[in-house]
Amino acid sequence: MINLKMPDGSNREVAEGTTVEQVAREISPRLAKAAACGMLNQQLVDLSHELQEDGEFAIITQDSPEGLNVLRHTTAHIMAQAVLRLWPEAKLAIGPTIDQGFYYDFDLGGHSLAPEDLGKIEKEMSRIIKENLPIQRKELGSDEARELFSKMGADYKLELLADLVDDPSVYTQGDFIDLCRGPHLPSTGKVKAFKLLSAAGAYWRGDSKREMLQRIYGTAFAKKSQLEEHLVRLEEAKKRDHNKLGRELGLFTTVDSVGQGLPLLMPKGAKVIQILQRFVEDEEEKRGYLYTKTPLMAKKELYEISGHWQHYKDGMFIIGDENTDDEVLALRPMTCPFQFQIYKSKLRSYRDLPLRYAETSTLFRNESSGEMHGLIRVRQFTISEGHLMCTSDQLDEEFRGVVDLINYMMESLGLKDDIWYRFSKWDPDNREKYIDNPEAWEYTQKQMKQILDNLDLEYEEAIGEAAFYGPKLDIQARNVHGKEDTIITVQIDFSLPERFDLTYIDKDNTSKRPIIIHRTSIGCYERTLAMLIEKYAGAFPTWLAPIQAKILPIAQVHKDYAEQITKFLKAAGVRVELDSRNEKIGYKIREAQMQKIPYMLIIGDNEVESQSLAVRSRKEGDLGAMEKADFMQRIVQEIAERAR
RNA sequence: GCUGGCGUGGCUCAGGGGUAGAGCAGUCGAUUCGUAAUCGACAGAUCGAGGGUUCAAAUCCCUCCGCCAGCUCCA
Repeated sequence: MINLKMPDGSNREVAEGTTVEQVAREISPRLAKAAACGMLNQQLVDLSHELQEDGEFAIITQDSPEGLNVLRHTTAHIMAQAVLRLWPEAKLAIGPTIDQGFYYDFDLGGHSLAPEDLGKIEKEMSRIIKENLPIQRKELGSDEARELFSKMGADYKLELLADLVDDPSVYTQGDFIDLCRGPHLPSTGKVKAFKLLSAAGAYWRGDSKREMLQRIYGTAFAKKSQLEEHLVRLEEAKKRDHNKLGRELGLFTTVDSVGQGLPLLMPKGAKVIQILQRFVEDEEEKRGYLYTKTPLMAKKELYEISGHWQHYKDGMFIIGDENTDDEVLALRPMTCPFQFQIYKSKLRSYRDLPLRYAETSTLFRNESSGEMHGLIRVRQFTISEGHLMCTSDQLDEEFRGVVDLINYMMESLGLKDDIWYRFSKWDPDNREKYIDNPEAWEYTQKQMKQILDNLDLEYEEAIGEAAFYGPKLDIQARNVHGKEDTIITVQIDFSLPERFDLTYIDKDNTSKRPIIIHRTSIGCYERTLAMLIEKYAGAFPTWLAPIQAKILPIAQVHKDYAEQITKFLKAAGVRVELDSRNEKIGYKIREAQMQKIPYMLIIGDNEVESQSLAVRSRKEGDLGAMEKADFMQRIVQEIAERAR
C-alpha cells in the first residue's frame, strides 16, 4: 500500500499501481469526470499514471488553471491531428498552451492557411473528438525517439529532440503521434468546447532567418458556456480597441499620403496629450527635474560615439548618403546623447549630483513596415524622456525616486492595476546586439537586481530584452488584443558615461564617472493615449476628457443663456462646447453621450428662469437641476482631484 | 521585412466584366421641441495608386501604397 496526502490534509491509502483515475473515481464519480490529470509531488501526471510511491497528491480538474492547460494542450494535439488528416504532407513544429488558449505551428509545404481553412479544420477536429480516441503516453529513449521522428520526416521535432535534456515522451491518439511532455486528457472525447481563432505566419523558433510556418491560434474550455463567455469577452475587448475608438471619437487619424506609422493627432487627441504633458512636466519639476529641449537630429558622428551607429542603425532615419556626402545626419531615436552634451557643457562637481534632466522629446524610429499599429507602434512619437546623473552612492535612492514617480503617474491615470514589472537582461549568447563588456553587464545586472529586491517589487525576468547599453526595468501592459507592450522603462547605464567621457570631480579632487539612469515617467504619449482609450473605452475621466461638458439648449430662445453659461464655465477653465443646432434635445444628448462627454448641461425655460442648469452625467444620467456656481465648483474640483 | 485578410462618397457597408447603391454624417428647408435618433429635399465616389488583359474593368492579372491580425523588433 502507498500513502497519499490529499489537499485537504487527509491521508488516503491505495494499492501500489492504482491509477490516478481510479483514485478520483473512489472519491467521487463526478470528480473523475471533471478530472484532467493528477498532481503528485508538484508534478502533473496523466490520469492513467500508476501510482508507485507515497506523496502529496491532488486531482486536477479541467476548470482549474493547470487542468485548463492540459485540456488546451490536448485540443492542440487534436488540431494537429486534424491538420495532418487534411494536409498529410504537413510537418509539425511546436504547439504550446498560452495565456488564453493554445497555438500550433505547422509547415504546410507551400500552403498558406486562409480563414476558410479554420472551419474545415474545426470540422475535422469535431470528428476526432467524436471518435473518442484514447490518448496514450509512451516513454522513449533518445535514440528510439530520434529514429521514430526521422522515419516520419519530422524535421522540427528532431530539432526539438536535440535540445531535450530528459528522456523524451510521446503521446498517441489513433494514428497520430507527437513529441510531448504531457500530461494529456485520457481521450479525445473529453474535449467539449473549443474554437479556432486565427491563422497567421510565424517564424520557426521566432527567427526571421528561418522557415515561415503557419500558426493557428485557438482556445478551449471545460464548458461550452465558458467558451461562449470568453468569445463574448473577446468581442467586447475589440470594441475598446484604441485604433477603432480613437478614430471614431476624432482623436487621431492616418492618411495614406503622409505615411505608415505617422498618425495625425486631431484637436481632441492632441488636447489629451497636452494635458498629459503638462501633468508630467509639472510633476517632474516638483521632483527636481530640469527641463531641456534638444535637437531632433544630429550628425552621424554623435551616434558613432553613443554606439547607435553600430547597434541601432537599422532603427534610424538617416539623412544623406554615407558614401557620397560629407555630412550625414540622422533623426534621433533616443535623447540620451543630446542630454549628455548638456551635462558635458561644463565641469561638474559631486555637489551638482544628482542631476535630473527631463525632456518632452520627439523621437523617430524606423520600424519595419509590418509592425506599425495605431498609436501603439509608430515611427514618430513623443516621450517623457529623462536622464539622471548620479554617484554610485546615490543610485539606489534615485532609482527609487524614479519608480515612485512612475507609480504615481500610473496611479493617477488609473492604470496601476493593469501594469506589471519586468527586469530585462542582456543575452550573453547574442553579443552583437549589445555593447560587448560581459563583466560590466553582469555587474550592473547584479546591482539592479539588488535595487529591485530592496524596492520589494514583484517582477519577472526576461533574457535578451535589455537595451543595447544596459539592463532595464520595464513596465509592461497588454492591449485589448492581449498583446504585451513595454510602456515605460528605467535603465541603468554603465556604458555611455564611458563612451561620452562624462565625469565629475569628487570630494577627493579626482575625476569620476557618474552613473546614468535613463527613464521615462509615463513613457510615450501616443501609446499612453492608446492605453487610456482602451482602459476607459474612450470615456475619459473628466480631467482628461478633451471636452468636459456639452451645453445643450432645448430651443433657440435658450441660446443666449446657453452662451452665457458657456462663457462662465470657460472662464473657470472648463472645456465646454455649445451645441446650439436646431435639433431635438434627445438627439443632442444621444450625440454627446456617444462622444463620451462627461457632462451634458441642458438648458430650457426652467433653467433660464431660475438661472440654473439641468445636469446630466454620462455615467449616472439625469442629476437634476443645479445652481450654475455649484456645478462649476463640482466640476472644477473633480478636475483638480483627477477623479476617475 | 515575412504570412494571411482587406482597401467602393467624411463614416459603416452592398455590388463582383456592360460605364456606381444604402444607412449615418453634410447642406438647404420645414419643425421650436425637456433627457440616447423630427420630417423632407439636395449634394457628394473616374471604387487606394500605376500598369496590363478585354469591344468593355470597381469587378480579372501584375507592381506599388495603405489598413487589420500574427511573426521578428521595440517606447
